[in-house]
Amino acid sequence: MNSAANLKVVRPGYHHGDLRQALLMAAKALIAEAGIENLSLRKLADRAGVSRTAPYHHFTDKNDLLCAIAAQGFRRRYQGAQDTFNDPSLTAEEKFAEFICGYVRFAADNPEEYELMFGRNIWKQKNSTQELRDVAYPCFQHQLEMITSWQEAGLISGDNPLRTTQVIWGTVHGIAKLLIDGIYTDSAQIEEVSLCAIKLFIKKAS
Amino acid sequence: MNSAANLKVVRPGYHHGDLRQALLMAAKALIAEAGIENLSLRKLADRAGVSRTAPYHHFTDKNDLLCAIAAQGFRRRYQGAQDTFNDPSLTAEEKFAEFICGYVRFAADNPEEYELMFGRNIWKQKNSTQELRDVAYPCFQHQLEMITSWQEAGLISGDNPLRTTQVIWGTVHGIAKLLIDGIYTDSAQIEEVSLCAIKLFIKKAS
DNA sequence: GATGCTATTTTGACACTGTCAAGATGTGTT
DNA sequence: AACACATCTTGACAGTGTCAAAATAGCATC
Repeated sequence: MNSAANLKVVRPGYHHGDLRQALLMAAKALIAEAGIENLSLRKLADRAGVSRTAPYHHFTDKNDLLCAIAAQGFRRRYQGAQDTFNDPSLTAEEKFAEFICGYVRFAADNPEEYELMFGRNIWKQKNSTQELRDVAYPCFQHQLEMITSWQEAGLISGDNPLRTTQVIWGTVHGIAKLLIDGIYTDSAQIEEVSLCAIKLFIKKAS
Repeated sequence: MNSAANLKVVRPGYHHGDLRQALLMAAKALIAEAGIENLSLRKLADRAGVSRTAPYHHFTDKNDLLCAIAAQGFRRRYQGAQDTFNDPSLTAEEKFAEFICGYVRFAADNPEEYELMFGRNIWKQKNSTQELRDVAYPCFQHQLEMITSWQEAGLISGDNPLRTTQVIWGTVHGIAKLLIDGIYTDSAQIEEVSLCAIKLFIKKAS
């Protein structure tokens, strides 16, 4: 038995090589070019140089494909958040500020990916894949842990860690959404809005 | 010349009566039944008892129709917010609390309508109708005025009224979005989350 | 009242979408 | 070499938004 036989990844040498990965790459490119709503499986297959229905052997559904892309986004975001939280050269306040600003910046820099990660199409009803949930929930959990630690350290206001996390997450998510959905027209102010949010949540020393 | 000739409304006695209104009603019914993403103009026309392309003489576009529904939502929300703000029997703190809770409740009670009002499909690029902008912008402006007044009265923290408004709006929008998009699974906690947000924003007297 | 103008509605058509069923083709194993 | 299986293709279907042209109904004017 081959060494990589029990893994589903890295299986080159087939008809196309590794079509699953190629499809994901092409999909991200197409989305970056024309937005999610303009992504069709047929255009995607065309871009990848295969037939219309070829993707269906690697993704059960269009939704399945979108979930896979969203999962990549969660992994990236989780990595970034964890890196700053574990950076020993930063104070707790700096970490909190970077969490807020970094969150909003992530959404602003990858609007289509963020839209996918938190779009209603994926989460409403039972559309989310097991893979997506497996990577998204730890991401949510990590946010709770970080905010809990900052609250216990007396850095930010409030008493109930879960509720506070839900509010702060709501804040950054809402700011991000208003921006990338085109309701805040002015993206130049977005850093200032993040800074204002930080000031509002940090417990005043005076 | 007829008395109502210079108005575009209330023109009964035509083929259908007032199809524009009937289409709006039917659209809201269909959306309530199966969600926005399951609304098609053909099903809508069928529900209204007309041909597939009949709606195109009352709405230039599917987007135009959705904007009209969204505009109705903004009018309702604006009315509600204004009523509580002008209620003389409430204290400033009660008004602020009701603004937060009322906002989230509005979204929770009318998820599909809220999704439409703030969906990216409408606001991204130049898709928003003039009518929609004419009713939505005063709504945003009103929020700024209310929050400015509460901030000047020393009720809530922060110094820059515009930034504070953007943060607080982001917070309620984010909480609403996380709920109605199915990411917060537990809708029973939503009132508690709103209350936590209120506590975080209100300036502590101690 | 007949005629013509215009608002309204319909039928037909087109390009596009997601997805299924069957067949064809390549790849690895026995 | 033969088989099993993964992979890919072709064909098809129902559905979508929207345009063009034809049909119909209401109103105003002569």
